[in-house]
Amino acid sequence: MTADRYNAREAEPRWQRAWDEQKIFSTSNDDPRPKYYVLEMFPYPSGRIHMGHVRNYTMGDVVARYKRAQGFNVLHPMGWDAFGLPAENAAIQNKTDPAKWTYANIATMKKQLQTMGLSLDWSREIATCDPSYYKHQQKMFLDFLKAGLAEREKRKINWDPVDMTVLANEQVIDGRGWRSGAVVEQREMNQWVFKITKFSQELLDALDTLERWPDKVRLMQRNWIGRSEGLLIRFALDARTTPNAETELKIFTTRPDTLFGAKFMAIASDHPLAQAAAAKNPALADVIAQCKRMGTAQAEIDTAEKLGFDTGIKAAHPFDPDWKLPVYVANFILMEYGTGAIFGCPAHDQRDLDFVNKYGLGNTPVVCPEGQDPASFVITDTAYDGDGRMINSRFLDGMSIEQAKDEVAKRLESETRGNEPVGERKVNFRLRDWGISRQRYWGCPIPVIHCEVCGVVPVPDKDLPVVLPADVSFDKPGNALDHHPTWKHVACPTCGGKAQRETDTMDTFVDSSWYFARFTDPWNANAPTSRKDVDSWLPVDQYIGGVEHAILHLLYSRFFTRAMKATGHVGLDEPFAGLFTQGMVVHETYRKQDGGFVAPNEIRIEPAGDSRRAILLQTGEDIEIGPIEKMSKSKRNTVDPDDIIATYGADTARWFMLSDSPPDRDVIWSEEGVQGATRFVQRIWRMVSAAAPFLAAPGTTADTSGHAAAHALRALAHRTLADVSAAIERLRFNTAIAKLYAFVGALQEIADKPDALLAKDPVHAAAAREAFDILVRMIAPMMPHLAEECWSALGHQGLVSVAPWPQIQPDLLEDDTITLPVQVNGKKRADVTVPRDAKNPEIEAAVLALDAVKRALEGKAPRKVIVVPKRIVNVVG
RNA sequence: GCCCCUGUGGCGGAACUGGUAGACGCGCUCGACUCAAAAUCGAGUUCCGCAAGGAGUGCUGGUUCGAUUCCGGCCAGGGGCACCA
Repeated sequence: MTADRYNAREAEPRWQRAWDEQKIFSTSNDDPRPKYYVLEMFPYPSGRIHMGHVRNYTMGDVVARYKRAQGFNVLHPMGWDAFGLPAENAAIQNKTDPAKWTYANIATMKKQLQTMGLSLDWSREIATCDPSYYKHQQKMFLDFLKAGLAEREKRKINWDPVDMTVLANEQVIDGRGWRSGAVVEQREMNQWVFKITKFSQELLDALDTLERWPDKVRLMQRNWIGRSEGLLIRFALDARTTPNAETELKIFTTRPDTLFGAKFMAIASDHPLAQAAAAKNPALADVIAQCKRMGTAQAEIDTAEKLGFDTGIKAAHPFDPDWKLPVYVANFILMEYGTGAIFGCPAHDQRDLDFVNKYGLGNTPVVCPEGQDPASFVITDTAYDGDGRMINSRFLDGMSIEQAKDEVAKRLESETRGNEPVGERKVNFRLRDWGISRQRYWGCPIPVIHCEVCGVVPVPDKDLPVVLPADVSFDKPGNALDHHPTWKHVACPTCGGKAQRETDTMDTFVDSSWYFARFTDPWNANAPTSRKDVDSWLPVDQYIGGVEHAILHLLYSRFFTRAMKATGHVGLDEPFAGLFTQGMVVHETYRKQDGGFVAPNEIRIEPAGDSRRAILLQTGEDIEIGPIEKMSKSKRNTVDPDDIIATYGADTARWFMLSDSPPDRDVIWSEEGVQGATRFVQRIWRMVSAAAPFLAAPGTTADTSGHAAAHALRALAHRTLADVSAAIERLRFNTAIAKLYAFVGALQEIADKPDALLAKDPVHAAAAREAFDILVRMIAPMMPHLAEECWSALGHQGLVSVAPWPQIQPDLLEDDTITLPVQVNGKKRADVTVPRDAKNPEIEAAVLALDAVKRALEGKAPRKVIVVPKRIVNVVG
């Protein structure tokens, strides 16, 4: 057993088999212990696992193993987010079947995950592309439809006019389709949406209750929901200028205070008024067409050059019927936000200012910063959006912004046109309903049928699931499901007449919005969830995944949980009680002279003076070491987890992933770092092997009160145990590891000469036994295979993976005396050691007696002495 | 463009709620062991200075007895932006 070197390649599969045979990681739904649900965001089966997965699943596994040792009934499942675009792209490129491609990837990746030694309950494995999963998703879609939480609506999409297909934003490159190169246009299509906006206020308010979520994620969601209070104002239109019978233009504004700074009105290119005007004005129709030749991505819309066209329509200022404002069509106004129309106040809004500066409409400042002379306050290139007093605003002059907002609202609320008030206070949300229709094959079919007579008819429950046809071809552009010769042609379930299936499938975000609930009873064939199980397991206690999901996935899941509650599938609102967002795995990039990237395993790194240089193994040519970037295939800076595990073992990979970098920040993968981790694996094995024969028998305890060395060892072991436990609780794995390194360093002396120190000293041998047991128990969540090997070498029966976490002895954590740093005027000058329970006057006296303090005070009397209990003393001279 | 985050030695980083800046690791230097190398073990390693001492957490200003931590302004890097997952 005591080999010189620990052989991970031999030991890891052996322990994995032992865990498997004893089924220690399958979780029962009928276990009386308190529950703990830890979940990592499930992977998309892209083909092979990457280092990001290794990092994510290692973190989750540490938590799972730690909580299990704490006595919790831990649920730690794994599944596959298996629908999506890449499978279809692969199908088109390689003429493979998306299902075959996906399931082959799942098989490969599952095997890879299993070599990592993760404590997963594989009996609960699910794949979202499996009809036994999406059947229930279809059922819930129908429930949502009945509950008014799903509707049909016109939505804008990116359209490739050559490939005749809808494009994802990522498939639009510089405004052109990625395959055809054709200029992409916006199109409107009937789409299914989920009514997430019904929960806008609730989703916003509940963010305050998510205490174990990162603040930044909560803030991002708050901004995304985008609640704003403002005023809806009906501007009267000059009838002589309007293209149709419309008499007014409704706008929403959060700045009614700036109404007297208005210079123009602007409407979205797809606003009904713009459409009507364009019918009579070819030049305007051209501009609108141009607006449509822009993708639907927000960043693209915002950064595009401001473009406007004067429709000739005039709107009257609500406080002055003779003040006419020109109505423009503008490309930066979105139909989806507010009413699709604004009034422009250039002096206090940058976009409006850019617009007037281009079209020569001028600006009038109406808010003057405090301390600025209104007469000399002019705006040229930079809008002023700060606080101040109202100017140039008739009856508002002299008011604060808040007073002016209120005054405008009051006046316009009480003024009526027709029978309605001109102004109305309104809360507006930026959040839009969630469009879930995708014109793609590889997704969950939307279970409705379109009948010429009956309209939209839900598929009856008994006909679920609506299964994707297997025999599809991707020869033609467009939706393969739509092209299938027979699949969509069905009889109407209501009238029996000729009808067609919906050929849109659901957004894959739907699949991932409830999988955490399905894991609680994946065996239920009749319903999405079993209420007893889902209500006892949820919420997920600790959810771990990439910050790139901070908004969409997490917000959709929060909505979906509420929708499931409304339709009786769960009994709670918030699915994730604790959230942790981990950083990426990044690596240096390497480039040849010709600019091509080369992979890390194709080069050799040598020291060169103060720095390093890289050499291409094959040709010996010099390689430029480039910036550190996210691992990606295109930059070729990936490291394959398989290679690392085969060379160093899973424990080394896991340890390296947890050490050094804080888990919420990026970790730089480096060869040196891996070497360091593997050295540590061997060091622990060496030390345990050397010490084991000299330790007291397992379970031995001894009174160390008269034995300084043994007492110090026990104190350190329990101090480390307390620190490591606290660090794991807070997911600060890097600091847990730093404490473990320090502890191992302190055990080195015993490992060097165990016979001399322990053989004739039973008290020390008992303390050392305890210390080594605690060490191995502590490293087990991070390096489970090595820990099993050591646990066994230390003479324990049974697996460390099911051994309880050691009890911390609080009396060992504190000394009788404490040493405080002493500052004079904020600079450290000395230390002072006092009894732990010393009172402040005693400490003060001891400090002022110190030579170093007297010297620093230069004989003067101190003005003040600040004693911070158990922390520091500062003498102010 | 909008929203969010980050910035500390040669490098990754530590410092719980404002209380000794640089724990721990990597790298490097020196030493021990070795015929030698590797491995291993030990010592050192923020900068300036022989030293006493001084400076120092992106830059800049402020609050405080005391600021990496709080506030204002600036600079740099990164993430998200609704059909990638």
